[in-house]
Amino acid sequence: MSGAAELERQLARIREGSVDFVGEEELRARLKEALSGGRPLRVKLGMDPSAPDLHLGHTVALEKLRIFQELGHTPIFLVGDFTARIGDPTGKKKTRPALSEAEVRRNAETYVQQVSRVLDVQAAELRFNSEWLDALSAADFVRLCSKHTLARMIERDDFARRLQEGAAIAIHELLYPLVQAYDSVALEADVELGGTDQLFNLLVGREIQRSYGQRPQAAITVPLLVGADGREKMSKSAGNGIGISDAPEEIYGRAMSISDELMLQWIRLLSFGRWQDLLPRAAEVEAGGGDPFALKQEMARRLVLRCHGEAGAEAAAAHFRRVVRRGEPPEELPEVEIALAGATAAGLLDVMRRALGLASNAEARRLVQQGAVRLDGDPVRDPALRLPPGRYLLRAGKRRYARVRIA
RNA sequence: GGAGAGGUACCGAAGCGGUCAAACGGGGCGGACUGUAAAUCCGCUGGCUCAGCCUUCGGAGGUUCGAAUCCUCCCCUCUCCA
Repeated sequence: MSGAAELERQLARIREGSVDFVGEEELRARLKEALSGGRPLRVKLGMDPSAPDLHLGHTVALEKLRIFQELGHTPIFLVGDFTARIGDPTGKKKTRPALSEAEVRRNAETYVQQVSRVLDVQAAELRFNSEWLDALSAADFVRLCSKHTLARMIERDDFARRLQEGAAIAIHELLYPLVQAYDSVALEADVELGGTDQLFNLLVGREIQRSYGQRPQAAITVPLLVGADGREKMSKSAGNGIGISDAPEEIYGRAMSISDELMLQWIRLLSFGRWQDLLPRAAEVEAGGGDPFALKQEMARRLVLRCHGEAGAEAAAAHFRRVVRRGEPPEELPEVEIALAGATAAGLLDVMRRALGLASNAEARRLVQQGAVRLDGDPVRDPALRLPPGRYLLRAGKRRYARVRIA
């Protein structure tokens, strides 16, 4: 393949599925250099370990990073262990509480592990931004701050909105984009990836790089995945996410419960790179034909596949058929031991709370009163029921099961 | 530094001396329906040894037979002025 053709092929793959692509022409020039024996592009994707789990929304940008990796460039996965302690104010309506160093460290460890499910971490450059940010002196930091202005900073729509609504903005939140931008300087990034909500931060990166005498990075954004509730963007705190490290059955089940409309959207957003074959089927469903149920199962299977591999995907599909469709207890169901400690029988509510992991006896009581509880297949309606020693199969609602042994 | 407004349950938001475990909406959970879809409908949603009791309305005191509601101090947020 000629150099020019390869250049166009790469640009097309980079462009595919992205929303914004700022600095495309500059990148073209650098890509050309890279392809004629120069340094491969340095492509930065940063994530703050502000929650213990990455979710499917994160995989969109990770897939994009993986594509750069395929094209022979240098993917840099940046763990924002320093920035997590500031807290990215993007899309936030209020200041978020600061995380302790210990929490951040804990989260950071699992991040690397989770990312490795999607990206070949061995072949990537894995960095932590505390590496250079901890070393920054106060003087350095003030110099960094002098490169940008307040007016520019509060142009950001979430800051502007909070300002208008009278919500608090702490000064350190204004600093966040600068610090993220400095990461690009430290890494000499040619490209930075992020969700569409990151556009502002990525653009600040360009300016700050210029101020430090570097060529500005290209800013490429990918769409944000709407959460399982179909309303807001997927996030841990909104409780509408599906975690990369969630159990296979969990990922599968939650994926199956989204609306058809949302399914179509997810398939489109997650398709670039690996799922193109689903697009015709999605189009068919959208037109009112096809088989939405089958398509959703396939999507759910692939989501699990992405996070847990083939075995996990098969197990999750089997679990779904058995527990959800046929209403049978799961194959693998560990037995919970309840010790009587001298009593002759155990209270039902207490047993439920312990075996099903409920928050309180009151919650168990509600389930019983609402007719959601079955004991060995028979409905139970008496919250005061006491269970003599023995083995029981407990079921609450459609999907929660526990095997209990009272002794 | 000065003046004003405000902090209520997972979130948003009413309540402003008893009838408040606290309206309403969202979320969550259970049920009906189904493709475990979604949408819709019905119910539940602080805790406990549960027809009773205990702990909640930024924090600490106080007034009162009785406080989320009144008073004092403190902490936090916003607006305007400087």
